[in-house]
Amino acid sequence: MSQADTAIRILDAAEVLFAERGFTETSLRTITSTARVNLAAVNYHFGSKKELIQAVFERFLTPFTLELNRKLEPYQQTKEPIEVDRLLHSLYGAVLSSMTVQGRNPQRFMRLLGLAYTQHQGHLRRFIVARYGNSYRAFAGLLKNALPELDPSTFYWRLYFMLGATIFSLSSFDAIEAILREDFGARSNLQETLGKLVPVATAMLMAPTVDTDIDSKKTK
Amino acid sequence: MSQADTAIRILDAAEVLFAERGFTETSLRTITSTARVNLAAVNYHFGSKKELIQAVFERFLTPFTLELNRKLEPYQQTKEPIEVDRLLHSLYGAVLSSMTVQGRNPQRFMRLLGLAYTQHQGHLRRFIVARYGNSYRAFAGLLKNALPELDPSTFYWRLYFMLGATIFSLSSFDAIEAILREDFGARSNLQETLGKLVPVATAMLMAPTVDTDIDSKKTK
DNA sequence: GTCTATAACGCGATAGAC
DNA sequence: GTCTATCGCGTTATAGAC
Repeated sequence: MSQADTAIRILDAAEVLFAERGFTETSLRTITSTARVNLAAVNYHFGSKKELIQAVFERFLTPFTLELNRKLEPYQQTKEPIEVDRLLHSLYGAVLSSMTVQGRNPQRFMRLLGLAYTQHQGHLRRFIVARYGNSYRAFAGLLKNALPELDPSTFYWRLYFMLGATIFSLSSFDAIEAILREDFGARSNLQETLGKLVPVATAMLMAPTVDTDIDSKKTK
Repeated sequence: MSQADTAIRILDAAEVLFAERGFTETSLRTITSTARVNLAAVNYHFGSKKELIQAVFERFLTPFTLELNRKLEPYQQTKEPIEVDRLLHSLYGAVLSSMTVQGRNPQRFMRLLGLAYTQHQGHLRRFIVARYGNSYRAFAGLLKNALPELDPSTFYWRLYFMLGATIFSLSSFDAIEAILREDFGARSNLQETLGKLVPVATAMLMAPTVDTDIDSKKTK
């Protein structure tokens, strides 16, 4: 093994193991032995486990955000609203192209994003908001302009519903794909599944705004 | 403290702490000291931490499943499809009514469900599938009948998109509600938000089936 | 049924030799 | 920059007194 790829070997191993098991469930001992580097190397190269977690996220969020900004840039110029499905197309396209360029695994990207939401890691949330919050707000702003008839509260709930549908289902992509393959022999790939998501996410954002009353008393 | 409510005090504390931090991040020491019982009580009453986790899920999944079955029972008789929004109404209604009957917190229910998906706990997944898989399949079957024009692969992906939108966004209900309240002074409660979800989830399930091609090369 | 005490182990982090 | 050895602590689980 050459000298200075130690940090990269650690990042590669940590990315896979974190995505599989979560942060707390993955010990530095497992990471360093998988990466076949010394136990002390994580603390030497990254300082602490927390900083290693942030470095893993930085390595895929930075190219993703750059690619998303690049795709949204032409839309920022104009004042008139962009179609919802074009914005979603840009968002999902940025996931695919930022990952495939580097030969990385986009499913793992989605799993890690899901973990960032779910796991109780305050430092990670703060890190992501501080570093990538502007890009998120830019996308949300464009989407809001595309849906001027929604009141703010309804818009933001629907934005979270959309992000939930995306991150949550695709973070289990491999598991769901395996079930569908077994039961129907239907193979899916992520690109095709993201293609299925565009009309679905568009429909949910643009659904009619007739709030239903969920009464726990009524049976039907 | 009386004698035999020890197990209940442990369940109450564990439910809150698991929902807040996750399973691995919550130690038996934290649980037992919060419940003000002895450290050894968990192992005495439940056998192990894993069995305590399962007991927490059993306590809210069993009433929920019974209530859902009760709501779906009239639909099982007939052969003709039920409307999608009525099925979703039953599903969300079962969450609310099974929780409010016992004065429990439905947000916590959603958070725990999210954790069950996300966290790496094989025993819990097996426990839930073995215990509640039949109810899940009954609901999925009715929904599939309601959407006869969808091919199986598209149907199941959309089912997961819908579950993702529901579980993922509502498991962060308190956090999202706080953001919306701060930014727009818009108060939400869970019942109202589930009401917003019915038309959205209906629209996503019934969206037109024009798969979009996400080409990583194209910019727009 | 409940307690104390402790076994047995895995964890993150670091000091210090090389 | 990499190694070994180890510190100090927190973890689950259990044995045995009450």
